[in-house]
Amino acid sequence: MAVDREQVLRGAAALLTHKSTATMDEVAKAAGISRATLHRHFAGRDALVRALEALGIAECESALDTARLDEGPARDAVRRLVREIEPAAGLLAFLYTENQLFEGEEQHQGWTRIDERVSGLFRRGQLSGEFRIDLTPAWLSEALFGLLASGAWMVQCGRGAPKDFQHMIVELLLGGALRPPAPQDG
Amino acid sequence: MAVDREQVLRGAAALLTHKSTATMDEVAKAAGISRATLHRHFAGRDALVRALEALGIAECESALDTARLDEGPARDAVRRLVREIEPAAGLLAFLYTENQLFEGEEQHQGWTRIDERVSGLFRRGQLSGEFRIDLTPAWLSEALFGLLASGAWMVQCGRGAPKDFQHMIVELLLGGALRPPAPQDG
DNA sequence: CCCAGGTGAGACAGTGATGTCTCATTCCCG
DNA sequence: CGGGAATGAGACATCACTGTCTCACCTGGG
Repeated sequence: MAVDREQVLRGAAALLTHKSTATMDEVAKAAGISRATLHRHFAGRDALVRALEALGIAECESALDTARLDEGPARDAVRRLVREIEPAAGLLAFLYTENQLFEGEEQHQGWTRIDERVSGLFRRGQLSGEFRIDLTPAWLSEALFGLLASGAWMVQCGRGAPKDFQHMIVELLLGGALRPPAPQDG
Repeated sequence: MAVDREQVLRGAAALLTHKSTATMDEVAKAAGISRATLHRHFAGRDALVRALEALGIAECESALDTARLDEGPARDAVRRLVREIEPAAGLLAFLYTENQLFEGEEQHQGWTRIDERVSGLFRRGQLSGEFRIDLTPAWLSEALFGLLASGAWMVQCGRGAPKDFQHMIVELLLGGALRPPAPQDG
């Protein structure tokens, strides 16, 4: 009975997301298989992390596709994007920190593609006059992923409710903490 | 000549900030001392990380004091806080991820204190009507640290200029990405 | 029934980091 | 100048994780 590679990756992601130093043994246990079988499917820890990276990229790009970033107001596209990407937020949070390990090597091309698409969305919003122009698209993109990670950790630690996830992130990213000034006539 | 413990911690922080898996040997080299001396001052890697945590907490609380969170408009207090905390952002970014390792144990009391003070600032802003009330103080606090970490990494990777650090973080946190509606009379 | 493929359990050596130790050297202070 | 403290260099055992291997099992298909 062939192990479901996808399911193993899910289990590994779930564990590594909240314990990034888990050993291959722990990963195997979390995935419900033996360490030997884990090694049969992934040459080593590095290969496993790479596979998780590929999975994260795939889920990201899938979310980007589903969110239809080119349609409608940019702010609505951001809302759709956060909603679609939420299920992958935990995995992204793990990869977000793990990427620090890849310092020596070049970044995976997938991340560049994703970053370009997200930055492009923010740039579109700036050109349409929706978004302010003193914050660079690169920073807005980085901030989006940072907030996603923060939100994922917060939910994982039980300090926040999953149902608030999208609202917290989108509202802070788009509107900020300041209360919008009431329409005034004086 | 007694090693300057503070200086060693600075060196360790600088290295671990952008390579969280650095070995004791690398840390020692980065701090300009031998591994033996490093072990004489910090019983082990764990003790070193704990000391870095204490340093980070101390710098945070120092920044909180200097920023005088209780004075003036809350938005200005946030601006002062980010400005004061910027030098420690790299260290905080490291601790922000490293904290995942302390999952089993209780969180350091210092973080709780810091979180309460920052949350208190946001709560004050909500009560004064400056900040919107649909984002919890806990989330705003979490988001602040998340954005600090994102900003620190971005600067470290050369994808952003240090001079933009404060502006990027404060403006996004307070104002969000949306362009504020122009004062309109119709 | 029998066999082949996939799996679990465990043994095994290799590796890298750790923590401790010793010894020579250096530097400050008296 | 002399002594003591601190440091650097390196040896050493230990430990945890890794990667590979073997063997038994068990499960489904011919």
